[in-house]
Amino acid sequence: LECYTVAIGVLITESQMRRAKILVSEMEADGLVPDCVCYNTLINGWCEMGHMKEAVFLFEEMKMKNRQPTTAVYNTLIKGYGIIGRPDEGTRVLEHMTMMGGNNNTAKPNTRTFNMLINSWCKSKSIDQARRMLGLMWSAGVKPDVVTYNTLATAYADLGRFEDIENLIVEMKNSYLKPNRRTYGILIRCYCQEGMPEEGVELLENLKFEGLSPDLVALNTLMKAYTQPFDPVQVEKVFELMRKYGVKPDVATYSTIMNSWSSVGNVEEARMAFRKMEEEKVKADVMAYGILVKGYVRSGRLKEAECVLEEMRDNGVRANVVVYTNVIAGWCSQGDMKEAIRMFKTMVASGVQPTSYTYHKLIWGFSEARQPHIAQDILDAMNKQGITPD
RNA sequence: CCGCCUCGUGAACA
Repeated sequence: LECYTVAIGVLITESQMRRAKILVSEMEADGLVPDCVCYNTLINGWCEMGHMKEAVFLFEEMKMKNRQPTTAVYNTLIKGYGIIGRPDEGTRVLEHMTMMGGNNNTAKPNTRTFNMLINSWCKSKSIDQARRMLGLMWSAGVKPDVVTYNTLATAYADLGRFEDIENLIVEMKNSYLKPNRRTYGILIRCYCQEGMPEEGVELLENLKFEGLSPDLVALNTLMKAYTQPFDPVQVEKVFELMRKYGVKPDVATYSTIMNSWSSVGNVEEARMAFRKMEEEKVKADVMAYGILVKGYVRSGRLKEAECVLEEMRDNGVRANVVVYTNVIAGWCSQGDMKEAIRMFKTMVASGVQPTSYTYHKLIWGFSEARQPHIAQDILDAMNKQGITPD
């Protein structure tokens, strides 16, 4: 019977899209014809879930109803292809857009079009392709903007190539584009990842010469760098910087600190940071609670982890997959599969869809608990739902 | 005039 419970997941978010569909038919029954913006909203929904067949279906339907797709609609499709890791398909969409130029040209590629394509290539780790798009952009007479460069900078940051980012910033200025706080935030992150947060501090200090003020995100980035491992002196320095620059620590700031404690199994410290956050009237969100849960789980205090879940409920914060899965994984590693399944049921009952990671934890738990048959049943249930077990 | 589409910080040792 556990297996039946396991089988309930998947349809949740899709059912929301179905509701949207129903809404549209109600709308049509009222004699209203969905326009491009309306269609694009729906298409975007499917795209963000990575369901391109549905997205394309709607796209075709839209054309069938004599709605000329706008640039935004094509942009959405390109984004969708990026999400499923198919920038090549996105590029084909772009070609299609330029192909049918002409007069009644409702779908001329714009800056966003290229930005999204560049982002897609970057996400599939092809910076060279992304840069090629930048070139194509110029020759298509579409001007890159700050977002374009920030997107590229992010890709370099992921590779730890801070020098390339610095060059990019020069390139921007040569094109009369002003780097913004995000641009520098990206660079700071890169410095931190490469083990040179002091560079980040210095950069922050120099922002004023660019007419920019240091912002919370950048400071949180620094905070993260100084909490792995936890460096009390530097952490205090970041707090000082925050005061100096007049920005208040937010939930991400405290989460960062809590996480460094939770990760090493020191829940007490994490809890203290949490309390401090509450004292500062900063409201906890899912992630903050999730970190706390992780802390309890990691020190084997599952009961208390579940108390946090109740705490969340009382404060109107809904737990998500990550939070639930952490608790489930906790019970699994204690070999208490009854509790694990109970948690799983609770999760599904509250409308939270398991991920494949959730299933893997369960499968692992059941096989460790010498109940491989149940593990097998879960695998079967997964296959039935078209979830890929890897 | 408005509604849809792109960029940086915190949670699953992916």
